[in-house]
Amino acid sequence: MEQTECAGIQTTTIPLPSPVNLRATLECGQVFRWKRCLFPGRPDLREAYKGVVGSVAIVLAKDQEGLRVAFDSSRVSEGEVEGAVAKYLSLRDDVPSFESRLRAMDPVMAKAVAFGSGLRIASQDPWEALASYILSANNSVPNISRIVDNLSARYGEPCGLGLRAFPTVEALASRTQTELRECKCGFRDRYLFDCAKKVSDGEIDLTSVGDMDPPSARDELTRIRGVGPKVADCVLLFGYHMLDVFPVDVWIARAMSVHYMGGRAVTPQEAREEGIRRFGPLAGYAQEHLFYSSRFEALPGRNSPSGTR
DNA sequence: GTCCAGGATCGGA
DNA sequence: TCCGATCATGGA
Repeated sequence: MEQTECAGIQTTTIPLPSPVNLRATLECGQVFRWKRCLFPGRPDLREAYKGVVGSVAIVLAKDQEGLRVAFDSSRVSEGEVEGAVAKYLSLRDDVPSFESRLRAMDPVMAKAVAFGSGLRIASQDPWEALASYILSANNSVPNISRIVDNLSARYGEPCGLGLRAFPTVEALASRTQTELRECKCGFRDRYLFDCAKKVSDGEIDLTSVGDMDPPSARDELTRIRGVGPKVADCVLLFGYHMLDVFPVDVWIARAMSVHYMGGRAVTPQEAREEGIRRFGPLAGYAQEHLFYSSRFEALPGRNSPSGTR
């Protein structure tokens, strides 16, 4: 496990208004930048994570007082870090209410929520979410993380703690498709490249997408090559915090079929409509609990290779 | 060697 | 409109 040097590192504590499950939140596959590590100066904190929030590298862990955050005080103020972390982890979401409402819906959801209680839908930077989920097509979570690391290492700005931020739109748009391929993007290199150019040119305005209703925002995002229904929904959920969308990947399609649709073969579109019909404004949280508990074996019905744990 | 992964695109029926 | 092949890459 990686050590984080202590020189210049400051820590602060954020009181938690509601439960936060760091493992579920950071390892469920919605974000790709976090690695287990030791918390600087606190060997008693066994479950710490090092990663990047926007343009700030931090180490996160929980203790009795709340969420401890280590950061490089020469780069960012305590207040800025606290604000960034609170937004990133969506600390204003009324998760206890969400979870009690989901648990009351059906036994499958009750079990899923019990397994991943405290999971937060993160609020990533929309551009980082868009780029990351373009890379997610027909890919695995560990491999997506590897590609994101490669891109950040090569084209991102240093952001403290020895890490680099995810590359800006301009940083990628000014490269070549071949250079992106060298980061192991695979066949997605041209999608990522096209996307960076469209955003850089102003052909797609990521700020205005956030002001649209979800169906319009979805249509807008799918104008980008490499962005289909599933990727668009993930960007809306994890980048824009639109909690009423229901992204359907192979895991969710399987889970919806097995648990809610009689085990018959269902199209992603059917699974999506059923998820939205059942879970409505909580569709996003319901989906992420289903995904997390399906992948990590709290729910039966998985018939594919095991996850990373 | 084969199959799968937080899918999307394309050409042909 | 629908369906199958195809797209890099790495792990099981």
